[in-house]
Amino acid sequence: MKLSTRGDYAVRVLLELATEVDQEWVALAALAERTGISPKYLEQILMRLRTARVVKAKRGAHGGYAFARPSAEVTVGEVVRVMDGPLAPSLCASRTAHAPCPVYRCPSEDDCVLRGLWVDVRDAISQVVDATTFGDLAERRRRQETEQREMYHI
Amino acid sequence: MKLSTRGDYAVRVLLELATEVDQEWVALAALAERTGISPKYLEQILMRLRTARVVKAKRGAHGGYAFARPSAEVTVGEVVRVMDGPLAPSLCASRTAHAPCPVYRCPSEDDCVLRGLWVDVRDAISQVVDATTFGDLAERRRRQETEQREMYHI
DNA sequence: ACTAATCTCTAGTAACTGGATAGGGATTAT
DNA sequence: ATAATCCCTATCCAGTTACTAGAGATTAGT
Repeated sequence: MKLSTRGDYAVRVLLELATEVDQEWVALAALAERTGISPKYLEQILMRLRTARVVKAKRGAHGGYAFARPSAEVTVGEVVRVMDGPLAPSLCASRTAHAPCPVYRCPSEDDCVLRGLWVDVRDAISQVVDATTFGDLAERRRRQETEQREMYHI
Repeated sequence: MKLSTRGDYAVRVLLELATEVDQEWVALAALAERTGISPKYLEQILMRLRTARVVKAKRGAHGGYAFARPSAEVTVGEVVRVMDGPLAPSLCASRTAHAPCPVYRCPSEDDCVLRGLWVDVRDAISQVVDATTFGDLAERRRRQETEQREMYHI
């Protein structure tokens, strides 16, 4: 059930973008530097996120990327689906990209115990990723950083 | 988060094996026929399941495959891990195959909000697949078949 | 002993996917 | 103008997936 690096990187870079508060536009080079991801690869990831209207971009000097919507309105689930496809282990259990089961010995969908199982898995995953926004993640990170400071009496 | 056909087929064939009650050993050819999976491919899947001590095999006439342990003691989670690797979306969140995060900008593991997220996802998946055995699935299927019969007054 | 029915194991292979890299083009602020 | 950006397409390589093929070993029944 591993995420591709595409999905992983997308989540990383968006968390970085959500943490940013000083400037509206953050340049690719800065994001690549902060996340440690190859700039050219990250560019493709951001392009995909832009097509999916998760981020917006601005060209030219002082350009860069920014959330297209408030980071508190973008869920991890949405991003994972954009980068890695449906959450469901099997397409017959997918809500967003449903496809009939290719196995000819499969009973009718409503009666398939395997489909029932995969639907349960999908729902379990969804409960986590569709309930977590990048606003949430950014807040968690901020909270953890202040806890760190307090622990070391800084 | 899609399962490979390997994982999918493994679950299918084991459910078939769990449903079987008449004979102890079920031949590859019979399993392939009932599931609609290419015999040679299925053979490799069963070999892998045998190495993992999920099934046992017997050669020669009247040979075949059977569960190595009672089907009620084999979970879907175990099989998915054998065929498709760890459940966690990221190895840094895996219990069974933990590996440090390759991204050099990652904070200490305990403080990484992304790791926390992936751990939540892993646990959510685990709650479903590690709690479901092939005994459970076989029983569900049997129950559904009798319901079918009742519905059509057979 | 022979034979038919099995599983065992190793190779190979075509297509796909993942994970990049490269470079020229378009746009914007100064 | 020009430097800093993003935009887009193409290419590439390695690994994985999903198979197919075939020779070998074992077992049950005769």
